[in-house]
Amino acid sequence: MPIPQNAAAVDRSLLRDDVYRRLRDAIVDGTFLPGEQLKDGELADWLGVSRTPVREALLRLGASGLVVVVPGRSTTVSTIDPQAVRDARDVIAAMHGLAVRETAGRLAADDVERMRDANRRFAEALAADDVATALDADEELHRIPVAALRNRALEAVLEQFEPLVRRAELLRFSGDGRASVDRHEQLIELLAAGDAEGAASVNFDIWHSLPAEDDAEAQ
Amino acid sequence: MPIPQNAAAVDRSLLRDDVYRRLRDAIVDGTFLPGEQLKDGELADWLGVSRTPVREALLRLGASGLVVVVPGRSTTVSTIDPQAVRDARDVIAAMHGLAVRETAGRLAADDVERMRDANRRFAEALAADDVATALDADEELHRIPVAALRNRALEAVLEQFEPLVRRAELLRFSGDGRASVDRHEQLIELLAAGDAEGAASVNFDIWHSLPAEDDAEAQ
DNA sequence: TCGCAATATATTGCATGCAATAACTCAGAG
DNA sequence: CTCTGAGTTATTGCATGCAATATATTGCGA
Repeated sequence: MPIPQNAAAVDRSLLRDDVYRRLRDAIVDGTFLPGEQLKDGELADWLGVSRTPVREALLRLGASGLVVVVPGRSTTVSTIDPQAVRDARDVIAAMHGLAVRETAGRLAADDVERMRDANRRFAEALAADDVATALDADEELHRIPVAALRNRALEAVLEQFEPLVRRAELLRFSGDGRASVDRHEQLIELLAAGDAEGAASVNFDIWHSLPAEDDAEAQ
Repeated sequence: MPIPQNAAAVDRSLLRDDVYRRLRDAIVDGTFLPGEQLKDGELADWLGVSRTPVREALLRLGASGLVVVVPGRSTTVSTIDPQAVRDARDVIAAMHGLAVRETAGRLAADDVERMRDANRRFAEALAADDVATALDADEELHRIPVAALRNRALEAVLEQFEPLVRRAELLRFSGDGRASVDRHEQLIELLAAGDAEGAASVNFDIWHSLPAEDDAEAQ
């Protein structure tokens, strides 16, 4: 048989992949704060593995822009650089644009129906002010043309850069949005009371405290 | 100073990067043939380094689709999968599309002039049937909007997937195109002589022998 | 002669040890 | 009191050794 596939084989679980996912999620959900230093030795101890798979995972995270590796010196969680986030978002948007253009008129009927369904749930969640559910439905909808296209390179790009954008969004809304809502109320009251300085201070907090770069020392 | 940059630091040369570039170039220019098995131990000996930087480079090449790593089993140069090449080309085209759209009307005057100049040289090379120079000019032209945009994520995507496409093009034309030209002449003569079988055989060679998947054993 | 199983072998994955280097500390001089 | 410099330390990069596992080989049995 002259057709030896580039098939991806049966993925036996690799430590480096597990470590990658755990570190990625920890950075995205804010367990590791922007600016925080990551020492491969400590991470290895924490995860119960050796430095080798940790280092391989950190290299991947470096390619995603989630960590900054300074060669012989340090490895830190990247600070939230608005420009870098915009750049990644532009690339992601281009990927979705490609998927939509290429699958237009070629989607299976039930794919279209699943998109309609997702959009229905999206609208309902928005009406109910359920942001989390709305975001889930939104993601589900946009993933359908991507999955239908079956372009591995495109999917690799999305997997590489989505975490960076997702982290910015999550930290922006402080995880569950509760703190954001509280701060919004604070801001509104201060505005109503005519406290310009206080309002400005809270406003500054809202836009700068979460993606902070210097309040990160722990662990 | 509360603005700790995610700056990339002064890059002291890392063995893993050197190894990555050498292996990438060797695969792209056909030194390592599609389907050929790469053993990290042998590569390490060959390059005079240890397995560690070699393995890190191979992981990057795996992300680019230039090598296929089967976990506990083998590491091989990927065969030239036309679909994978098309996928990568689509992603690359989308990146160039993004760069062009975003820089439209915002390019510096001398960038525009450099594009005009590159296009002039492109046309001249085409008129002179100088394919290599034409391809260089073409690449130079398209790189200008990309460089102007200064989007690190976009540049990372291009660096990741361009080698895969470039290899397919190079192997397709057998390096300098000389062999291709010879084979074309062969084909033409056979056609003129009415040798249908011979012509069909050469034609098959032209389209299948270079991106071959099974004539690859040598080290 | 063919098939199956057990063993040997080869290759990757992971662990660990050593080296290089940049930052921090602290002492001394001006 | 400040600045400079040497020594120490901490962290990453690379080398190497061990373990796990899939494949190849060989011998035995039907």
